[in-house]
Amino acid sequence: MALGRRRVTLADVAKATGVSTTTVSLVLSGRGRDLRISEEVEHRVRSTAQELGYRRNTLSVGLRTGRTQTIGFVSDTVASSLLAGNMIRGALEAAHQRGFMLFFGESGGDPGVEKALVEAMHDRRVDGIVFAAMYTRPIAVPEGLDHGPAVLLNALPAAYSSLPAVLPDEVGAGRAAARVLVDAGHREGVHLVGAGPGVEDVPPNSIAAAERLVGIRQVFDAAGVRPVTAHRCPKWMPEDGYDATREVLRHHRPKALLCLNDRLAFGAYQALAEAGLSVPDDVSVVSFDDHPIASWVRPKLTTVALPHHELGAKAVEVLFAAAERRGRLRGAPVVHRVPMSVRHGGSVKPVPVSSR
Amino acid sequence: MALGRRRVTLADVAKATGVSTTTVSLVLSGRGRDLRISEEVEHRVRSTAQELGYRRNTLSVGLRTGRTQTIGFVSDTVASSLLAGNMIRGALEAAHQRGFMLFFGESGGDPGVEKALVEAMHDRRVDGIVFAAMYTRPIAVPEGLDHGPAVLLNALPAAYSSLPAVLPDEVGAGRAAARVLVDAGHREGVHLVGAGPGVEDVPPNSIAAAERLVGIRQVFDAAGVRPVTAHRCPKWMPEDGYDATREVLRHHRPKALLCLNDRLAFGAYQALAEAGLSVPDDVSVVSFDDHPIASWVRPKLTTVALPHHELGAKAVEVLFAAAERRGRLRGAPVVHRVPMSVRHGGSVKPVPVSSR
DNA sequence: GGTTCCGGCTAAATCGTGTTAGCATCCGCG
DNA sequence: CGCGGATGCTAACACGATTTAGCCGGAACC
Repeated sequence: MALGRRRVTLADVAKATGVSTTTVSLVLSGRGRDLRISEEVEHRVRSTAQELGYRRNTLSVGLRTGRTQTIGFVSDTVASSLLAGNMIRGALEAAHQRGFMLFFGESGGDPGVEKALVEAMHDRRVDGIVFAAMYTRPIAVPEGLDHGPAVLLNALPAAYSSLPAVLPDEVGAGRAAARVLVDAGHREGVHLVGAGPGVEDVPPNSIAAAERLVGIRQVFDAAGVRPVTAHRCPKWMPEDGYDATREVLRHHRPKALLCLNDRLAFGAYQALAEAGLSVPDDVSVVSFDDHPIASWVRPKLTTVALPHHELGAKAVEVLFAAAERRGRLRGAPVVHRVPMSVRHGGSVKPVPVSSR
Repeated sequence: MALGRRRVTLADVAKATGVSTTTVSLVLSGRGRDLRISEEVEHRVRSTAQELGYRRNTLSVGLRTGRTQTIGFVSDTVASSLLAGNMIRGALEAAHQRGFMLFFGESGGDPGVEKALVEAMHDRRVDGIVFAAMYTRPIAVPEGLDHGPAVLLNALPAAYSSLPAVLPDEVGAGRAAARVLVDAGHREGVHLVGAGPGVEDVPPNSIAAAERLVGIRQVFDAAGVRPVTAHRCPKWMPEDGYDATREVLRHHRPKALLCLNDRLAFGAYQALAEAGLSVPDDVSVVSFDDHPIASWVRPKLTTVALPHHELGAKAVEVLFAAAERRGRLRGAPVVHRVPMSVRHGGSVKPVPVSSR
């Protein structure tokens, strides 16, 4: 373990091979053939480089070329949501695949910190920045973000912005969830937990809620289903689902609950259990997100999964594409939608044909 | 939005101020006073720099000085554990506080990927690397990690290594958990869920399990408590807790369950509920980790919290310390233990004095 | 035989900063 | 008047790569 060991440089390889640094550089960047380096020299260079354990100094390359093979990932909160983990992982994998490293920063939602992070990343000459929100919402694009290639992830610009965005297809998810119930024959006794009945009855700033509702209503309207009640919840935590469900149970005997996320559904499970009702025999439950809790409860939840991994990966791809056509052809800002798909648990039971 | 805008360089500031780049460099790095730059020039430099919006090119500085104000964070898995999020956040905050950025990499546990990540980070001349495991376990230190300052986080080297390590104080946590039950008067009907009875009866490679057991037994032995049964589980998921608890219920009427983590406890809750037993009236439950689920169940779990945030922050601090005394005074590798503390939920009820 | 062309390589400039050595100028002192 | 010493600043090199322009010798062509 040679701690103070000096790294091998291009010059070292050049001297050891007996050629110029130019030659080594050309060979190792793969441009040797084009620029008329003989096969013999090329081979000698490669083998001494290998032998000495040469590795490019990325800082130096970055300084010279302006490309650092590095992208920045700024998010508001990592900790609050496990789902974040998969989004980050998707981004990481997509980046690593192309030999890119990822700077990571967390702003806590503070605009000052956001700006500072973006600047710090530009100072390190990142090739692009993914600006992510951990739950889908409108955001104020921080000053300076558009000084380089950038993509919004799981967020839409609050004001106009030329940046592309990557989001889950929440409307489609709403349709999918509603269709699960409709396909199982549910027409009566359906209740919404977490939002509604109006499209405006959603937690503040929740794009997901509004769009899910739109999709749900499309399918329900088409099938002639009218939810008996709908409970807007200020937050979407288990406690809110618990309270909302108890409220439902006070006046009704529900046949199906459509919860706007899994944590609400978890709370609903608790309230149903307390009331002596069984899932799915007495009540069917469908929700959104595919949070880990969805597969821990008994029976497992049928839920429309947030494609976190794909979202992260897609964002990086869009970023690369944006970086490549830098300068030319900047059309209208594009919004990419990533489809959400149904994960079938055991929380939905078809309505017997006799009673339909 | 000037996309192609060239960044302002030291030379630009120098020209605009009418001095040399040396002077500007000295002033802006705060060494102007020492090196006899007049107050007047210093002021002029600072104000033009501000005016032009000058920002240091970190690549260039890194190339020249060898310090990049950057550290690398390599972990095995982000996604599998929310807890990971807090660890990363702790590291991020500690790093940002000192003006450091963080490279993030995920290996998936693949030694090849681990090595590649470490090399890629060294190529980018990070000032140090935090090598983290998302659940406490022994790891093989990847080749090359010790070519620069490094710290193991939530992990111990499988073979000898000179690297320092940062870990939660699991033995202390075991003592704390056991003490909660003992202090509440529990002496009889105590069962262990997840490991035991022997210290070797633990899931493979689980440092946490072994150490928690040691702490538990220290307190139980001192108080004269003998667990009635102990169930080793291959994994520590809700299902395992559920199965183990049903097994207990088949033959016993437990008064207290000491679960080796919250997910096991969650499964135990499900089994107890099915059996018509109430927490904490019939059965007290204590566990470990302070996973989000601990505060979602009813009643909330009394759990010994993993100090993820502190672990991440501590690792970065240890890394900085290691980097500073680089070269000199490398003594025996140090293992830092971060204390774990009890979070009181409502899952423990004192045994009535009459029946003690 | 002179010019052109081509193959095969290299010298030198460049990216933006930090750092060492040293150049003027002025002051005070004997 | 000559000299040492402080004061205030700068020239030039280094960091480790990429890239442009061009050198040199031999072959081909008119």
